[in-house]
Amino acid sequence: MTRLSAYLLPTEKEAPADAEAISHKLMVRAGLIRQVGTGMWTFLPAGWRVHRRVEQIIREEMDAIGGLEILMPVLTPAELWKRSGRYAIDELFKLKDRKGADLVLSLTNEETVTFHVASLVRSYRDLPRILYHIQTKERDEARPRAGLLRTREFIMKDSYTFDRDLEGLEAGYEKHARAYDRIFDRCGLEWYSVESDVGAMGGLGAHEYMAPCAAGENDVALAPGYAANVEVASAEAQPVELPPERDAPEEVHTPGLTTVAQVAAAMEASPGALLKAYPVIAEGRGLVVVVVRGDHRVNDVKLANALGTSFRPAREEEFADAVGPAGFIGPVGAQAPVLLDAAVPDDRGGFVCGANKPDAHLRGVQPGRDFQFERADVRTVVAGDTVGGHPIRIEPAIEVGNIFKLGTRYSEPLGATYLDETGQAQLIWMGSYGIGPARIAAAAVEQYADEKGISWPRSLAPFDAELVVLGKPGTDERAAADRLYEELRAAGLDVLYDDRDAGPGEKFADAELLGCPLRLTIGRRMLAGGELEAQVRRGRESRTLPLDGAAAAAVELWRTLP
RNA sequence: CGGGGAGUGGCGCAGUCUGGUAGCGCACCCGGCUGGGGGCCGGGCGGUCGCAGGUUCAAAUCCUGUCUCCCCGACCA
Repeated sequence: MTRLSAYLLPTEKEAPADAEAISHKLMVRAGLIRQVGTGMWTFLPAGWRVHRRVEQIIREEMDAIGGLEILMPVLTPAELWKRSGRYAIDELFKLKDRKGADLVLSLTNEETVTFHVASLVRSYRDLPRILYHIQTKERDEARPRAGLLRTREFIMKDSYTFDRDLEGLEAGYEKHARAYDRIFDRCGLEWYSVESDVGAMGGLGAHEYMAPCAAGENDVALAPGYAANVEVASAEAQPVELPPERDAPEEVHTPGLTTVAQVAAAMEASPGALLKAYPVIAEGRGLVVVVVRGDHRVNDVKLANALGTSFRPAREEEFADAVGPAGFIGPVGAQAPVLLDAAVPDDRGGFVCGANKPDAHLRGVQPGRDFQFERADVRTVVAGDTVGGHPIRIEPAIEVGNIFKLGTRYSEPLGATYLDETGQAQLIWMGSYGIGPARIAAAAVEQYADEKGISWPRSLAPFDAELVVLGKPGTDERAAADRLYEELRAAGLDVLYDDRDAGPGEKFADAELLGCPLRLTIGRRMLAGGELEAQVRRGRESRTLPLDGAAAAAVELWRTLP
């Protein structure tokens, strides 16, 4: 029985004063969630229904690819994390028990699941396997934000594949990719999968599943047939117009001109004709001068990948002797290796760059002729760059899932091996795969909300339909609505019945705020003609249904909804 | 971690500058009207003003400390 008069659905006219994101405002206003502390949220009954519907879709698709559901604890011994090397992660919540033993609250479960597999899997005959669970994750986030979009505690489906070799891993990865496609389609989201960074922990490849929305934290570069996180995106740069070439670099006096804009203006050149130098200290390599076009920016993730190591910006005292003072650094004559961005052409002269001494720049510079360099794609793409001839656009998106080829990153430190046909111990190849149900729900709110409130995809809505009755208790309308409620339930619809003694405006406003895909209204006026109103939430179009056979007609209509 | 902002009834806010014992709207409770878009009238309940200390005859208001929350950035294995 889900009569609103006996339910807990605390709707609010006004959003929390400090909320910014649409999903944050609406999910609170609609009575789905309430905040406990920073990044800590309670799901109220209707909100938890949504969460469970997402979970169920995930569960079905994981089972369909042979996933075996288990449940691992949130609380784990620190020992496992010390072995994997993840004990040092700042986001990891660490605590001690009464005996003083170190414990950890899991932020994912690679250590735990690998620990088990190490002892449970003995033979190649035990492989491959897919294990998953849907469990609380704890992360000491630097900055939780935007309601459910980034929280410190959240539920995640994480699955792990265990295979005997890379080929097996690729197959498990592919299975997950297809399962994820189905999951996000079934959830009714607009989504795409993008290439992503494998991160500092290494890995053999990864994709992220992104749901575009204004509150998204990631920027994604998109073109027909191309989608990548801007952290790793590559594209053809827009051409740049260069000043006249010269036989050799020519020094120009540029007192006090240290910014790209100032130098470009003084030289009557476009910013793209400048070579911007960014000195960094690369781990194990020392000073490297990274050079990009003046209209481009260095991408830290791509740079770290290109260097093959972590790096940090060099301090003035670390680079001044080799390349001159800040603002006048350039690649010509630099006493350090030069890493030249791929977007800088080396078949033309005419570039402008710092002269490695105060108050001077060079013009007429040509890479290769005037300085040696190493090539790498290290810039951040910008809107208008092209991929396959198509200009890219960049839009914000929220990450709702990821898939990651781990390789032997965990099986090695945790000793997860199997015996092959020849009796030799071999490392198990692993993959890990995450999905956040709460983020899926929040992304759906972001993507489909309108000025009246939430508009759930049919598969995620807390209820299939909301039945609104107008009129005082004891009236014919009430009797008709009570009957229809039972018929709808018998027909298989999950119905929220607004049987409160409240005015029509309030009931309609609440129903549209909550966002169930179908609203059925019984009121005196239409009841007199033996009819009722059916409103489709997405688009808010109304139609009239005969009361006779209304349940069957409503189910039929409901089946056609998005 | 850096920058900015905010804590006053369930929610949204005023009052703080200029100290005098807390107010508005919504919600809630009671009664009545209304009954297809948050309707109307009347009557009510509800707040140690985040917390601690200090100044003062007197503190929501001034001072010190502290906690919490939000936004931007950094970070995000």
